[in-house]
This record gives sequence, structure tokens and C-alpha cells, in this order.
Amino acid sequence: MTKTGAAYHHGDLRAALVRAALELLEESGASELSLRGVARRAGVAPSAPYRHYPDRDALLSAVAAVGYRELTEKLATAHPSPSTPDDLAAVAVAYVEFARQRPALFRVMFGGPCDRDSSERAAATAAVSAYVGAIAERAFPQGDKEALSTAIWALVHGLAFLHLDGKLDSSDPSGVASRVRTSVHALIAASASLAAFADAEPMGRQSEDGSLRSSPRPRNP
Amino acid sequence: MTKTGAAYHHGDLRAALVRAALELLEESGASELSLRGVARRAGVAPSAPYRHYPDRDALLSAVAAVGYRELTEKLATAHPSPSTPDDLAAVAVAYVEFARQRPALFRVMFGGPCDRDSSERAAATAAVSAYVGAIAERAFPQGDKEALSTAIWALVHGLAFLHLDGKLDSSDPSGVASRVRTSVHALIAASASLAAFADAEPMGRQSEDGSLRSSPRPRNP
DNA sequence: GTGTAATGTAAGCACCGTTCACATGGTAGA
DNA sequence: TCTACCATGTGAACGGTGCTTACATTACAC
Repeated sequence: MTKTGAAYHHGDLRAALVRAALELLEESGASELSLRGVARRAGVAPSAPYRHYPDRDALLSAVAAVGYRELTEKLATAHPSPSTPDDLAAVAVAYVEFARQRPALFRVMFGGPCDRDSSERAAATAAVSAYVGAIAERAFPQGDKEALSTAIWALVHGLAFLHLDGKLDSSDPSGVASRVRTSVHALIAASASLAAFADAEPMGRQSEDGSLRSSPRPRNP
Repeated sequence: MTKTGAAYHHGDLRAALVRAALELLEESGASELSLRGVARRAGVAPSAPYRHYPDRDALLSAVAAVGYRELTEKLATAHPSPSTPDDLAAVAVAYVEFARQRPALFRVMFGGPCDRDSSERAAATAAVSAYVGAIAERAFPQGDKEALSTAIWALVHGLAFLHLDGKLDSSDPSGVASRVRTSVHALIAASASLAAFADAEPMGRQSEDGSLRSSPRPRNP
């Protein structure tokens, strides 16, 4: 009971609300998601959702969780196990494409201070994180896995957001894709040439020891 | 008249509203900015702001513009002309620090689909972009300047957002800083080793041609 | 069958963005 | 200097929002 599958008066309103919310996000393209609007869409009184979600944020978290799952699917489809720069670029393109194709959902997923209480949301986030971490480990076997995964995620995530916010032109999909590819490749290449300058110390394993004379400790939380 | 300096009944309400908005953002830490709340803070009727800004978004754009200026200042203070990995890391840390210290303002600046009409906002954005571009050009003289600047901006921007959204723990400031440094360094170092493997094709200018044989069609849902 | 807890409803609260008719007052032109 | 004008601020109002509370209904356990 109270479980997801149960069907009382309405027939699993809990799931119907998430579905309605996703539809509204898809249609209105960008704007805010009103709980009353979702209820209206589901053909139910404005107070009905409160039987299933404590507040608007909880519903949004459920919606975000669906978004995380669909995002991981899309990334896996783009490339199941990326290891070359081209593979990485393909996954990056898929990530940004997701943000561009479903901007409203993407904003629900990443736009606001998220509900740390939603275990559903936390789990879905962890899945994305794990996927990115796996990529990092495969692509850069000799690096600090956690640092690399966050760096890669950040690069891709930032590209997605800058396009979404109009800081980078995203009118032409293929243009966006090529820009993402170029960015990834360019950063890799340029980093290589820069590293050549700074190779007083050996590259590729200095996450633990001497670093680059800059940061005395690598992490700590 | 209607210029910024003019002082009518209230004495430059236009600027006072922006000031009040910034104060509220600083205090409430995160939440949304209500136009009525800003008016209240400025000691003025809820309808008064409409004499100076056509709607809430316009006021928010003015606030965002201030944020952009302060961000560029902070970056310049962190390092006026970064060119080494350490320099870049220092600027990256400053960027993320800004987002962490003033999360509400940062969200106003980057959180929503921005007002393309606001020339003030556009100009301030351009300033940030130019600064990042200058960094890229100085640090990677032989690279594609535009691609590099977007890549770098994206990396840093993504780091800021992931911390802000709780995807990365940001409870300890020094921990955040060291993580940012580590991420930047690790990406540079690992990219270098990876680039050594994949140097079959020339890196840094394959934006238009090659593609990746990955996604035949971009969408269809 | 009946009782009970889960589910949906209706009405209402305080707040929001926005508009509009109106009051006020600084300044330009006589 | 007086006056008219127009920029500025006010107050009330409209529809919308999130959320709560009292009430109606309905499915299932016994």
C-alpha cells in the first residue's frame, strides 16, 4: 500500500502526476512547473497531489529522477564504454543534446537547490555519477579517478548549461554538436601542449604526491 | 532623464531596487526573489518598480549584470593574466568560490533562460566571455581560441554548478578549493597522457569534418 | 456487512506578478 | 512667479500560486 503500483480512486495518481508533469515540461518548453497545473492536467483537484507528495519540491524530485534515468540511458546509447577522445566527445555531445532537446526537464534536474531528502533523486544522481566515473577510469587509467570524473562531468555539464542559457549559440543542432566535439578535443590537445611546457615533473600520476607545487593537499572531505 | 543618476521622489529608485534585491539575495541565501519583497525592502509600493522595469525579469537582469561585473572583478583579482596550470586553477577556484559564497546571485546570473533583450546584461556577459577568451589565448597560444575559451569556461562553470547543486560536497571551503585545483590539474595531466595515445589525427581543428559515426540522426521523440 | 484508513474534494489563507485609475511633486515654459 | 505637464509613487484589484484544513468518498480487512 502506498506503494507505487497501487491503484485507488484514480488509479495510481502518484505516477500519473509525474507523467503529467513531464508532458507539461515537454510542451511549455521552458517555464516553471506549477503544482496546480500538474493537478489540472491529471484531471484532479489542486489539493490531491498532497496525498502523494509532501510538497511541490518532492514532486519535482520525482520528475528529476525520471530525467536522470533517461539521461543515463541516452549517454549509454551514445557510447557504452568510451575510452578515446572521439568516444568522450560523442558522450559529451549526447549530454548537451539532452539538455538542448529537453531544457525544461534539464533545469528541473539541475536548476535548483535539490532535495537532499529524496532518496529516489539521490539514487538517480548517483547513477549518473557512477557512469561518469566509469568513463574516467577507463579513459584515464593512471589518473585520480574521482578528480577526473568530476572534471569531466563538470566540463560537459558546463557546456550544456552555457548552451541552455544562451551564452553559446544553440540554434543549429549540428553546430552545437561540432562545437562540443571541438571543445573537448581542443581542451585535450591544448592541455597536452601546455603540459609539455610544464613537464618539469612527470605527467599523469601526480595526483597524490608533489602535485604542481600549487596545492599542498589533493582533497579531504 | 530616466538616466541612472536622476533622483525624483524617492531618489533613484531604479538603483535602490537593485541594491535591495542584492541584499535580499545575500540574506535569504538561496530562495527566489519576489518583486514585491524587493519593493517592500526598498520601502515602496508593490507597483512602484514597474515605473523603472517593465517586469520582474528586467529587474533580475539588472541584478545579474551587477553580478557579472563583480564576478569579473573577482576573477581578475585572483589572477590578472593566468598562463600556467596553477594560474588557471587559481582562477577556477575564484569562480567556484564566487558561486559558493553568493549562490543566490549566481543562480540569478546563470539559472534561468536569460533576457536576450537586456543590453546591460548582454554587455556584462560579453565581458566575462572576453576575459575567459583572453585567458585561453594566453595559456594556449597555438590552439583554437574560441573553442578553448568555451571549453575552459564550461569546465569551470560546470564545477561551480555541481557544487552549488550538491552534486559535489561543498561544506568545507578549503576542500572545495583543493578539489577544484585537483580537477583542473588532473584533467590537464590526464589529457596529456591520453593525447599521446590518440595522436593519429591532428588535434585542435577538426570541428567541421570528421564527425564520429555515432549518431546518424539527432532526434525524433 | 461494517469499520477504517487511504484517497480525492472544496473552500480558504497568504502570497505572488501585473495592471489601472489616481495622487503627488519636480521642472519647463509662460 | 505661476502654471501646466509629465515623471514618479500609491492603492486597490485581478487571476494565479503553494499549501492547509475540514469534509466526502471509496476500497479493502475483518
